[in-house]
Amino acid sequence: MEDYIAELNDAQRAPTLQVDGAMIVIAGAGSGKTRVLTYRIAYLMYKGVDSFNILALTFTNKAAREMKARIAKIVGASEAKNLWMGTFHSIFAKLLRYEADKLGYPSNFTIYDTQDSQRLISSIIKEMGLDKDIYKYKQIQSRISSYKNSLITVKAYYQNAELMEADAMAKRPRMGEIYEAYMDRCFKAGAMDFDDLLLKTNELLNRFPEVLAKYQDRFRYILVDEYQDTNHSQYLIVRALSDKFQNICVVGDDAQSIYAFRGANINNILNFQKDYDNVQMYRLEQNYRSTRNIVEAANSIIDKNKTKLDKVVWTANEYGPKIKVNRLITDADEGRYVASSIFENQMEHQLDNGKFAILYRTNAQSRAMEDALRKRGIPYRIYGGLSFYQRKEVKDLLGYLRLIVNPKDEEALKRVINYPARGIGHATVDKLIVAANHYGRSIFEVIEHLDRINLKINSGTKTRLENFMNMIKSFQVSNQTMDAFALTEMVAKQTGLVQELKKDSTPEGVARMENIEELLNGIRDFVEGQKEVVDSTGGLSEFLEDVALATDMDMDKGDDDRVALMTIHLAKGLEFPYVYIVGMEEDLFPSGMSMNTRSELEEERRLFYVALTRAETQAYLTYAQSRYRWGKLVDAEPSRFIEEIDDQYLEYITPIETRRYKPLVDKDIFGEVDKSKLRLKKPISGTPPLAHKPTEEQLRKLRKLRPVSNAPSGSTRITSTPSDNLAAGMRVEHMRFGLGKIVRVEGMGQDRKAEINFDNGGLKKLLLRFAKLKVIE
DNA sequence: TAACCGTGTCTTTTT
DNA sequence: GACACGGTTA
Repeated sequence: MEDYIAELNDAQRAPTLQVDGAMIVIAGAGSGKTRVLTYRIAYLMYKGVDSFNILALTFTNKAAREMKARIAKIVGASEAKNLWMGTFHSIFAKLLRYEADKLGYPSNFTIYDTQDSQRLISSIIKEMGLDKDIYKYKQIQSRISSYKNSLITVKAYYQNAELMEADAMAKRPRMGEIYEAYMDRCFKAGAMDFDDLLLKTNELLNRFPEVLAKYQDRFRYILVDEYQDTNHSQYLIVRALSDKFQNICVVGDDAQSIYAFRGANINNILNFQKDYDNVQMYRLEQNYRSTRNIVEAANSIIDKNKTKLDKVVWTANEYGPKIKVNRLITDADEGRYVASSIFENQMEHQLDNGKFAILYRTNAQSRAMEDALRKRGIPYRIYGGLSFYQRKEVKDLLGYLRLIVNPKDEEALKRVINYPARGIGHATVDKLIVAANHYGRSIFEVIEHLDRINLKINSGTKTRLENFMNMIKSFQVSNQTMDAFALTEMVAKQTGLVQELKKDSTPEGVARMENIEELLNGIRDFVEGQKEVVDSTGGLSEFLEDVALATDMDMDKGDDDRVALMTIHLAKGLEFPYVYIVGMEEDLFPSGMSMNTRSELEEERRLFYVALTRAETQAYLTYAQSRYRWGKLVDAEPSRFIEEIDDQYLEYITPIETRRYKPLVDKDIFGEVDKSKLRLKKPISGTPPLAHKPTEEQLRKLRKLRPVSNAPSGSTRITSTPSDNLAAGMRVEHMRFGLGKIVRVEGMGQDRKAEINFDNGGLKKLLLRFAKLKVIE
């Protein structure tokens, strides 16, 4: 243990070694906060704290797994296994399974994802006969979600005149009824949505003092990572659980708070000191991750925000290269530029694909990047977006599994009852829903008692319903004896789902079938993996919970080497040597939907701060003059965030001539330029915004920095042409890799490469237009 | 009841 | 450009 502690700097050591009491660690980007958390947990155990008494709440399950693995290395695997570590949602889902009966829920409750919630809400709106253009299901869902995150139950809603008035003003006076019906239907279906996992935990702890006492005693030491992203509901859970022993350590960075849109309350971190007695505050301010250039550039951005805690992030690292800024014509060009830049960096610095990340504001931007990388033959992995488990065919199969585990699951039933088509149409399902609502039962229960209820369903349909029910019941019987993998395989075949998919021989159809196979593989891996976990049955219900709460970062079979593509939100907590932040345009980043208030804009700015601080050595910012959005080509302006970075940290790649000749304004249909658009935006720091139009002086400065080349946009700088005299067998010297022998030379012109066997570095392939080689006799 | 087509909305980010 | 939804037809 001492060895590990010796690795820490003074600022990191202090919070690591404080065992008892309340403490907050304000940790700047890249300051080693994960290390502090990890070592602190290990240290607690080293000091005799029972691992069963430690609760650690992280942001992703992956973060928890990694932290657990690191702790296992220090204290041993068997001890580390006892730690309660995971996301809020997964930890409290687990806890709720033990205690569900107290709340009237079955312990095998289903977890509804956002799509399930939205479909249910949509169906409720229809059943109530409301105008779907006023009662938009997505808006209603997000409204309900935010109520829940603020702990506003249906009852509390009806007592809150302000809220009701706000909904009435929005022409949605029946909001409360929808909320009520939604809660009711979820309850009848034995289902909780994501927000319920937190809301119901609060309910449990509030209503049952003995349960609260039990878990307070159990979780004597609580650690919370990314505390700035907790919402009110999470805050209350943490406060309740830590109230007795007050051994609580929260770690966070207000500058990286980027989840206000889902209810995160930055005041949780700003006010922490008021919530507990004798709070120790620690600051981690030294950044070990990034070059000085990046750290200072990031500081210059976050300085523009008004609400923040006092903190100065600094680094002892070297300055490193400047942040490169490039303007491209279209989003496709942007993709091509990024792909070729990655390729060139790989050749020049001999880097794996895994050293690169492309970050964007919206998932839709991934497409242009994908296309370009594919054409370049660069392997990549997209994180997030339409995640694997949300694909239709995957959800269909999962729907059957959910129904087997919990036949009351309404959304699962509606999804699979007529897929593959078995002659049970909308009309029939609607009748079943009406009956279910009338009797206060689930749809499945209605089907079970069809003969006792007088529904206008013809006998043929009745038989089909019974067949369906019996099929599900027989699966339930099999579930008692078979493992999750064998069962799922059987379900896929016997329901006709596989046959249905195999009918479709289009590329998309084949891909769907492959997804089913991948799901099966996933289940097999899960079953295998669970065999060694102590309190696990390896059963279907456990697998379903894993799936429901898997974060996008968890889909990580990623020991293979690929360029990472993801949204900035997903990139939080990660780091890459080379980071490309693409789509640096007004309306996109900052998002057009978040420019209305200061606080929204500040959140966007923090998001940019997060993006930039992911980079270790080199960051790129790119933007396009026009891009496809909603299938249409629209004009774009460079993001204000580019201007906000102090110029000294930037290097503009775009040839200046192009910038001068081609103003960023479009002519109208008569060829007239809109004069008002020509006005430059008022610069914030007093430096004219270069991205728009450089002054003569800046032009001179820039020319001195980097000779203006006539290179077409889309390629990086041109370096000296490679010597053609190189041939296999020659001994050469490389600046960084030292002496070596050329094995072979291949390719022509720009792509000419040499494979060189270096005396101490092994075999490397170098692109000759970059590799500065000196021939040795 | 199933299959088809046209229409409108949507994309900001996620557990 | 993707998807959900409503309306129409066989």
